[in-house]
Amino acid sequence: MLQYRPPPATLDPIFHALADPARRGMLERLTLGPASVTQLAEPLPMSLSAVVQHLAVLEASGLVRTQKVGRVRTCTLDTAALTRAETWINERRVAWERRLDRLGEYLAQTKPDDEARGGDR
Amino acid sequence: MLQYRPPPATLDPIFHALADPARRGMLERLTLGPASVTQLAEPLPMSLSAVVQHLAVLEASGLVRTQKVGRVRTCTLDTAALTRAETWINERRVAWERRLDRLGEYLAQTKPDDEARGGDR
DNA sequence: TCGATACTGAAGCATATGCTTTAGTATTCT
DNA sequence: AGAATACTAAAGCATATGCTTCAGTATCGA
Repeated sequence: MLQYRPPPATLDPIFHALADPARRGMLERLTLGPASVTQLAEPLPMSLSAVVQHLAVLEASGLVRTQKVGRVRTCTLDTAALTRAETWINERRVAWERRLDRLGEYLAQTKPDDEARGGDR
Repeated sequence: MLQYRPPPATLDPIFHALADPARRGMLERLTLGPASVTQLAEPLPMSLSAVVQHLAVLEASGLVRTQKVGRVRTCTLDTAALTRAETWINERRVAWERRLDRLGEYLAQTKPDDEARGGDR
C-alpha cells in the first residue's frame, strides 16, 4: 500500500506561514514533539478558533501534518517543507557569496595589496 | 565616522518579504549583482510602481539595501537578513532531527532490532 | 446518561496587501 | 533649452489576513 504523500509544498505558502510569530511559536512548540491543538493554543494570547486558523495555514504550507484520533487532533512537524525553504535561502546566499569571492579575486589581481591598506572612499 | 547600520531585521518582515514570487525573483536577480529599479522590473509582468512597492518591502525587511546616485537607485542584496532566516529554520529543523534521533535510540533500547525490519510510519 | 472536553464552522469586521492609473520631480542626453 | 529617462508619490480598489464571537458536533469520563 502506498504511503500518503502530501502535495509538494511551494515556497509561497511556506514563507507566508513562517511570517507570523504565532505560527512560528507553534512550530517551535512542535520541535519538542507532537501536540494537540489545545496544547498549541495554550501559550498563545488568542482564541482557540484563531489558533485553528493559524494551524490551517501551517497545514496548507506542508510545515505541519495533523491526524485526528477520537476528539483530539495531533500535530507534528514536517521538516520537508522546512528544508525546502532553507535550501532556497541557502542557494541564494551561497550564490551571492561566490560572487563576492570572484569580485575579491578580480580586485586582488587588478590592484594587488590594495585591500590590505583598506582605503575608504 | 561610524558606518551606517541598518536596524536589525526581525523575522516577520523577512519571511513576509520572501513569501512573494515577484520579490523572490528580484532577490534572485540581485544574486547576480547590483541592479537598478528598472532592471529589476524588466522581467516582471507588472508596472514599475508595483515593483517599487515590492522593493520597499524588501528594503524594510533588510534583505535589500539601496542607494541613489543621480536619478538611478541601485539595489544590492544584504545576506545578513537572509542568514537570519536561514538560521532560524535550520535551528528548528536540527532540533526536530535531534529529537527523532533520541526517539530512535530509545526504541532501539526498548525493543532491539525493531527498526531493522522496517516498520512503516 | 450527562457533563466536560476538544475541536469545527460560519459570520462579521478592521486592517493589510498587491496591484492599477495618474501626475508629478529630478537628471541626463542631444 | 527641450526631450527622454528613472524614478517618486498618491489615490483608488479588489481581495486577503487575522482576529473575534456565537453556535454547533463528536468524543470521553464518571
